[in-house]
Amino acid sequence: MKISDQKGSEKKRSYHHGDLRTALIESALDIIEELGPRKLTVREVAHRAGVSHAAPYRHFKDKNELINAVVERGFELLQETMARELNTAGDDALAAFAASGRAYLAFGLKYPGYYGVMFSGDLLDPDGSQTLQHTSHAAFEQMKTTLVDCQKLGILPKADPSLQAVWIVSTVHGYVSLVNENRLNALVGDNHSMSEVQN
Amino acid sequence: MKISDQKGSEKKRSYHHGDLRTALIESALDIIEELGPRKLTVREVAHRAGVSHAAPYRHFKDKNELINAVVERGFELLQETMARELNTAGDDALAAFAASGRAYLAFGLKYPGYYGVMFSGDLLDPDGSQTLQHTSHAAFEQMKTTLVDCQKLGILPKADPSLQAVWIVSTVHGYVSLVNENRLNALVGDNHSMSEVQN
DNA sequence: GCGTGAATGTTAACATTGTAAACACTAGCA
DNA sequence: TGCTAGTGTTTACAATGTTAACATTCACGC
Repeated sequence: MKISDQKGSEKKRSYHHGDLRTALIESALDIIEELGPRKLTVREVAHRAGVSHAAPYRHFKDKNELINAVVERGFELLQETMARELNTAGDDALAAFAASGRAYLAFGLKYPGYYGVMFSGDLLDPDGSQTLQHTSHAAFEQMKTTLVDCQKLGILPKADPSLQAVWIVSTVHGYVSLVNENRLNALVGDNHSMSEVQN
Repeated sequence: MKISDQKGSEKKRSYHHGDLRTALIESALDIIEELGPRKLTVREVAHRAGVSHAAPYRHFKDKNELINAVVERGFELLQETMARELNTAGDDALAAFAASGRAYLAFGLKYPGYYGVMFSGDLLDPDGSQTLQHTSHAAFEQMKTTLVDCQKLGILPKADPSLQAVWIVSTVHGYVSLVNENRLNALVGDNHSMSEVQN
């Protein structure tokens, strides 16, 4: 299943597309996963959306802005996934913590190209968009809440939640990055799982 | 000081350059740090090395191969730095462990663009070069040794050294990446230091 | 219904960049 | 000395980002 298969959007395309902006974003998603971020060209995105190669410039100032939108959409998807898992876990703090962690790992490992783009600052606006800031901040706060719950239950050592959260995020992000960039296979013999997110 | 200022190589340039290959690599380093990886064009590299824009193709099959060489050089530099710190630390296992960790952090944070390229698999050969495999594997083994020493002293919890090493590498790499890509400022208020590499 | 302007697409053009091909110079060896 | 491989240069071309000029359509007031 394509990552962009969210809503079956089939319209009779006339001269005007209808919702080209989101179509472009989803085409971009598909390209990144199918061919890798290097093949993400404005022209190919336009082609997949069935428009001429200059059409995207009506919706995005430049390629950067398009990528930005893609990244924003990515963080939304990631947060939705994690939130879904969190809800499923119910009240058990440990289960919730583990579930959201697993969801993060699963997302990062399932969509390596996409994940890479999301965390490749090189491609992004220097400051980063408002939406992005908001989304990541919300996710972070949510995590800290779960974290404090775990601390109270004695599951995690008591420490400054912010620091602890940074620590955990670093670990998980680093692991996903290294696996995705093929930097762990070089080190050990593929026999690391990290499935258990328990300190 | 430029990252490439290793040996003052001033030659009377005739038609032949003398050691264009390394000159190209070092030009590339400078560009990455000065202007970021996106500005790394073959033509600019050639220009800085004082040759025509097609000259690099006598030494590298394509841009990818050039970047590969740059990354290799990067891992060499990183390992040299860490080894130097390790030696300075002497026999104290904890000190050695902390010193090499600090060296890694320092390198990663001092040369963000460079570090990013080193870990951006997107740009690399699918399999990765032999030299690179060797260098990173050696660094990893060295780390495991230090790690086991620390375990014996009770400084680190006893666990499978490989897994523990992967864990630590993930954490440090993740932290450096997030800081370099400006993804932590969004989350907390710049008041995280992580200077103390003590579990 | 019917103009009319704003929004959205299209086509044509250009600069940058990666890369190959044909040519030129140089070193070093027979 | 003169050949040959190695190294650099010039020229050319295709892909890509981006802009400008033009075309089509939508929405809305009349």
